[in-house]
Amino acid sequence: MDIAKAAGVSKGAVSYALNGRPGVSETTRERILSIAGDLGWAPSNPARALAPGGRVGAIGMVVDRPARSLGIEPFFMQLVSGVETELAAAGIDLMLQVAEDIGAELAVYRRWAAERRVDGVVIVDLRVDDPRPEAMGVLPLPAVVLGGPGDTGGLPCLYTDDGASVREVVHYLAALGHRRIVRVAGPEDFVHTGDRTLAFQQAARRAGLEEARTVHADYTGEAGGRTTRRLLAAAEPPTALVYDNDLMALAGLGVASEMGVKVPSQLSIVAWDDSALCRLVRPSLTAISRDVFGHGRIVAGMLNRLLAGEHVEDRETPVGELQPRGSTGPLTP
Amino acid sequence: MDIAKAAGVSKGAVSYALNGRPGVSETTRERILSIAGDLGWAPSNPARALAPGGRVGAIGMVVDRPARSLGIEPFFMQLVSGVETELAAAGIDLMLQVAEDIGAELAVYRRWAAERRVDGVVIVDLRVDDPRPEAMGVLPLPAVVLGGPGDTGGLPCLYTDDGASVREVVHYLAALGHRRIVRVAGPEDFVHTGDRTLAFQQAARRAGLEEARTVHADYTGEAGGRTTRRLLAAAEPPTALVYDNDLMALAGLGVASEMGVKVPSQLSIVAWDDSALCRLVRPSLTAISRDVFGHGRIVAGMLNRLLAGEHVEDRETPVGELQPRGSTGPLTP
DNA sequence: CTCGGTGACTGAACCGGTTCAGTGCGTGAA
DNA sequence: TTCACGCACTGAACCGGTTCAGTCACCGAG
Repeated sequence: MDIAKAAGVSKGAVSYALNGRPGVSETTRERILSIAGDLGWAPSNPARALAPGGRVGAIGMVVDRPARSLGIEPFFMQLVSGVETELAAAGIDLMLQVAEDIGAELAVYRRWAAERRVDGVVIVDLRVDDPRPEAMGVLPLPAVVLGGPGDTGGLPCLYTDDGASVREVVHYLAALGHRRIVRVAGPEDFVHTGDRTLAFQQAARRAGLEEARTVHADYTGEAGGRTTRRLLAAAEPPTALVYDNDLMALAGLGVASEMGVKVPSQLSIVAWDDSALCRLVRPSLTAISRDVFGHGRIVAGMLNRLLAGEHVEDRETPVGELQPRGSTGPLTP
Repeated sequence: MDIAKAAGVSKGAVSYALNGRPGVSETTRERILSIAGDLGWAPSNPARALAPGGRVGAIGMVVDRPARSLGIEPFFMQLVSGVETELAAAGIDLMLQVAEDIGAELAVYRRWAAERRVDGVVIVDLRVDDPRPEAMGVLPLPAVVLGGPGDTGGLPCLYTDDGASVREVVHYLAALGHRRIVRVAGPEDFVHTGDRTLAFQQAARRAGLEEARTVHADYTGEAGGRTTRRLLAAAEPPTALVYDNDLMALAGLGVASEMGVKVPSQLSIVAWDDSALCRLVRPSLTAISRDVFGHGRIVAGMLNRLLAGEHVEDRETPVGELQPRGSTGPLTP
């Protein structure tokens, strides 16, 4: 170790000095730190990780939504930004991987664990009967789930009460006079999709709506557009559509325009996840706004504490708030 | 090493067997591989990296565009997908980091190099007088540049002839009868912005346009919208706008609609980077289409070969092609 | 039968940190 | 004066691979 030589001490002393541990005098510590600074030296991460009890200093995220939707789906990059902001302070890096399906995702986790590539992972898009939490139990790979609660197999999770937001949307649309509302949802096997569906049906019944259905798509613009086209072509089309993400809502708006259906006078549109997209298009999209960046920070913080050996409680984030904009309004003949 | 014990050989033999190197008999190799498979064993990455000449098995990418535009900018996620697809085959991971500015980006490279976090990096968004290539020369961190050619300080690069695409756009718009075209460009200090500007002015002169200006924005939807609003409010507004990315084009389309300017009968709009967004909105956006995913694959492959010690030549990608859609057409009174 | 050569495998050094059991020294109390 | 104690620091083991110099058995040629 060249720092040790330069300072004329043993490498053990250097280790103590740099990690702020007792065992060296304050003057020696300062001398070592100053030399390290001059040399632009920093401890080798592989060596550190290799030492008994050493950590790799990186966490992983795998995304397995359809690759073509990934590019535009604002959700993930915002989440990643939030996660990184939190990790950067702790000197931890983020490994990102895209996978084709949940099987490939599990293979990535297994490889990461076997090769000691990461210290822990954040699991997103929790499914019904999700195989991942159980696999994590076997894998010695600490994990935090974004989603739930429930079905997390004992893993700590960060969740939102999506039902409350759904109820707010239904009340709002009902108050505007809408009686036929269809929800264009995400994949059926996502846990939060099921939560929202349940809340939607209950709120619709309570509001005495004439029609309140949920149809499933896959978050891509293509699917959102196709589904909207089918819905608007019906004999008695819905007068309001609620989408599970903003990309599908955007596609729906495009299809409405293409079919000559006026928004909002003939059709109201509500999006979930209020990214900048919603504000850029005309009419601007009414949306349920969540602090996705903040979610990333919180979930990264939870994982950090989990890695430090602390006990981590499940945590709930504030309910997403309805942002009324130009795409919703009363029906006008 | 538990595999060695299980197979009754030394750990050296295990190393030879697993890396396909000579020094073990074929029968022993198969026995070791089968035991490793049964145990779900894989070599520890930190240990491997620590060995003399060892590689970390990860490459890094830092993105320092404004954080708020990152979420929706489809370009990066597509690029990342492409990079990963190429790397996955080689068992290499990707570290992603967002930075506030180019200084923070350099700090990340320095840390990665000092701590041996990655084997190499991909540099994106090359600037005029970019400090990064020079810094890389000092840093012992192999790098490949996406952009250029020129100003890459000797680093291998993957570049596109943006000028050709610009000329195609100008000819196309001129043929439609447009005489006043304004280009809403990205930041002035990006190398490719300058390349496009130069080609734009030349093509405009050759086409004998009445007005052909370039104004600069920062790729965000907000800036794109604001700039468009200002341009359309002029006494003699342009009849065609060419945007340097699709997000600003989308914002421009929104502003036009808000101001009652009809697209394409009163205003034509062309976007750069043809993501799904361009096909989702109405009218759909005419765009210059590039295979960003493919760019990612190629640049990752170049970095891979560079890390293997091979000499890597600069490489040019196919020119982006104009995809005419509903947002462009002749002026109709 | 002997000798040289080759293939299969072992043992140990090495990478660059962390950590723990000592070691030596100075100090204050008995 | 002596002894126990605490502090600053050293030396060596350790993490889990890779790699190189040997060792050994076996085989074919002379």
